[in-house]
Amino acid sequence: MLDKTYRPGEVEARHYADWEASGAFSADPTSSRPPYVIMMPPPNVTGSLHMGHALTFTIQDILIRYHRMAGKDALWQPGMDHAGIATQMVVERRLAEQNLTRHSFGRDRFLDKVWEWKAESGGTITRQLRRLGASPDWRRERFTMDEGLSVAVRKVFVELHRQKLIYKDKRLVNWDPKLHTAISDLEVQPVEMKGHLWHIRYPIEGAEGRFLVVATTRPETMLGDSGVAVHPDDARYAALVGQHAVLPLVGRRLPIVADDYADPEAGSGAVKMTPAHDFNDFAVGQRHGLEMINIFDANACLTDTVPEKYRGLDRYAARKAVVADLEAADLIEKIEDIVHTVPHGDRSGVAIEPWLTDQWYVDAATLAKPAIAAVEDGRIRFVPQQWEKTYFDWMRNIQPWCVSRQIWWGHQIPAWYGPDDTVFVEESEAAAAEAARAHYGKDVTLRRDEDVLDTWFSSALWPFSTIGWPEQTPELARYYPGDVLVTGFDIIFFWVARMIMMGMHFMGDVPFRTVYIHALVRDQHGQKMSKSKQNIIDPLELIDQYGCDALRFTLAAMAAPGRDIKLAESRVEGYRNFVTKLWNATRFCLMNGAALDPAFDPAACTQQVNRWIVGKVARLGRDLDTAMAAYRFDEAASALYHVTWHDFCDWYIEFSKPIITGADPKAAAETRAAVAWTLSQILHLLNPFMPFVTEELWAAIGGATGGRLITADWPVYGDDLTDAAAATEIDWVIRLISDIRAVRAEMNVPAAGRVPLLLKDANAAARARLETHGEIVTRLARLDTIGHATETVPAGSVQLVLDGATAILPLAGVIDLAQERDRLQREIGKIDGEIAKAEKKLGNDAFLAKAPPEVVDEQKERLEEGLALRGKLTAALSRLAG
RNA sequence: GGGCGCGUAGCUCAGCGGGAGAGCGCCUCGUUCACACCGAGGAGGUCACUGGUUCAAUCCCAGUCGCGCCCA
Repeated sequence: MLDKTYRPGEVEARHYADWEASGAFSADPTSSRPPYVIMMPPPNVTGSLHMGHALTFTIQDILIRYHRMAGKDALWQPGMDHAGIATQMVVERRLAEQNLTRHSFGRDRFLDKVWEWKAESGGTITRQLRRLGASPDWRRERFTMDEGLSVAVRKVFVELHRQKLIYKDKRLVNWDPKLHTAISDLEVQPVEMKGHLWHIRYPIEGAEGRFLVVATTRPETMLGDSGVAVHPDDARYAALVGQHAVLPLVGRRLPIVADDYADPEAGSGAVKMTPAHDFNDFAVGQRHGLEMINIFDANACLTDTVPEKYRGLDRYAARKAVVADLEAADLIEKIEDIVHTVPHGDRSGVAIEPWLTDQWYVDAATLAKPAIAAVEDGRIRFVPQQWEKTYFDWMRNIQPWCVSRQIWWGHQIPAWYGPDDTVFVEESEAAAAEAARAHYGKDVTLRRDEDVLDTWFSSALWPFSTIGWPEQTPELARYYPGDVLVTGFDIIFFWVARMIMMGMHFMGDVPFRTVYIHALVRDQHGQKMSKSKQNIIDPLELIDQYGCDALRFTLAAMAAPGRDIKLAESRVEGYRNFVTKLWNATRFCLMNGAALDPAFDPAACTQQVNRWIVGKVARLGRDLDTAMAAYRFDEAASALYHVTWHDFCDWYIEFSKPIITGADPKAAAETRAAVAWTLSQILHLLNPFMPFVTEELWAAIGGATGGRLITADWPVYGDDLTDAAAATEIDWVIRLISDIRAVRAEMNVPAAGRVPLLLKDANAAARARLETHGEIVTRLARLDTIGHATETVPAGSVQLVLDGATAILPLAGVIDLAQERDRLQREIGKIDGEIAKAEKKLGNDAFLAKAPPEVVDEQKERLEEGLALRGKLTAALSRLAG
């Protein structure tokens, strides 16, 4: 027999191991079932499970479990990406503890160290995913640095290079002076900081005592200035355009150019130009042919391009020195305190330096065109749709994608240089040597490009590289394109856009048909979870405390589209209670011999309560299918919760009790089987959301004669399971019981006290219903006897008006007559309001003329019902008086 | 500055043209043999504001006021 409460820990470990070992998670390329594919956006090899992961993987797992049961050959492709910078930092940090650096090992030995680290400590998250109940096909787990995926990366690089879609260029990049690598725009975080705006006087050449005032937040960059810009329409400076300013401290002549970029409203309207260290200035510099003076080295220290006294200073020391010298020369007009945003590297935490370097670029604008078209014409659908705007905005303004990184861990760029720096881009060193021989007419020594590729370059290939590409494997033919990519909106640029670009280009087809964008998980006050705010909720702690199923169900229930999730622990606790409720309902079944009967036919039930609950289950199944098709996990969860707790536990189990212990053995047997059947269906429908407890209980009730729930076929319910008459009848019974309970409570009838019930003016249907369900009503409304009132109603009775009858509770001596009069008058008042509303509508000619007939009919019905009810209530009131 | 979204019961949120809903919290009662991680009952809302469209607006449109996020 089951314990009184569910203890998840042991059960979760046992079932998970069992599922995985049994091959239940595995896709089968030889299957005749249609495929259903989710490519798991691979988490970082350095990562550990946080709440965002818990949400995204719970959703993916619900989808994959649902479709797996619904007859699909489901592939959920797991894996991890190698997270170039993050991983290299982790390993370097470990080496630093022993006072070692990667340079003390050299590239090859350092990479060995990274692989060692990966084997020991990498991939924590895949173990944690198992705790979450995730059911991907682990046997197909891939890693972006795998040999196969590396082949794909090299092939893609070489092909794109041949197509001139990858090229080397000297442009400004976001340089991280701490990590010594270029990083992507998306890895740059703007940080709001206090700073100053220095207004500096630049003397005008040949005009003694005249100055142009320029304002800057970074005075040290003046050492790299090569021009001054003013707006072409700015009358103040029109005469100066074409002349020169003289750069203080340096003496360089700076052409004064007219460019729209200069904002006449900002500061003095004149702007200093440092084309090699500012993205906007770079663009102006290109337009006007200004000199690009690179004043910083890789550490953001000043180089030999500046006057000797400043050489070697870092940015901040240089700033102090420059400002001091300018002040000494009386060239500072003023200094303003300001708050501004300064770009920082999200890994290193230091201010990034725009820096002019040679890097490899992907022509993203060209690749984006088919990727944009695929969303425009609906081959890829965003859910919720509004996110396609974000996608379009970014894709239509996409910049060249810098894919080279100056680190060691990653896919080394397959480019080799000859003695004269001619580049040979080939898939292997041998091929490069061959190409070089053809070029030079002799063997030469080649030098490989030292840089590696951006991690996103390899993860962009994930939807096809993981299933074999460039090999033409059966998996590639079968599982591409996938069905849905599930991710957060913050990842649209990283994952979605890049996967679509690469998929369109190399596979000629979309990588997935739907992009489901879910919300961010925040804390209960709506704050983003962060270490510094100390408001992180650890999903593993919640799992330990409340069980995995409770956490999963909470996340699903709160995953409403287009709104962030504010997660309060009390919600998880509430769904833990739900799990316990389900557990106890199963205990009830087991204690009452409610066993699954293979011969049970839900469509053939004779008992109305059984026909009613069967109809509820069928409805639930259909609602669930609808919700899943629309990615409405919240609606699915709420339907499951309501039917399980309220329809099944609160009403149906209570209904079943008198029948099971009653005098009619046939009815008892049918009801036992119906209870067991209903429970089994609920377990089944709940399974994608709460896989563990449902699997456990399924086994306890002997579901599918010992087979696992995870591999059971998803139920499909025929229309013959819905019985409208049974639904009407049981709803009437429920209303009767609820009304009696309400007046009992209101009249303070002791809970244990039993009262008689009399029906007055009952029609045939009401009589029959009470006949059929007398025992149920007696038990649930705590009645004593049920009878029929003839003409007279006992004095001091409570009267409940139902359709088809008035129920009388003779409570003389118990009730307060005045209170009861009040109650009836309140009822009448309420119904009067409804009558008035309907009358008003029906008295409006425009309504009658323009509203749809069914709406008019509805109002007429409502009016009639209201009037009838009012009549009965006033009759009851007068009886009370008499 | 551009874009997206949100303001509905104390809290967290569904609903989005025709009778205001859920969960949690709160109040009252309850040791009936599945369950106190429970049961029964109940209170609580000019659906941010102002206009407009409509026979009908929490729902559509415009504006205002708050709040959040993304991009520059």
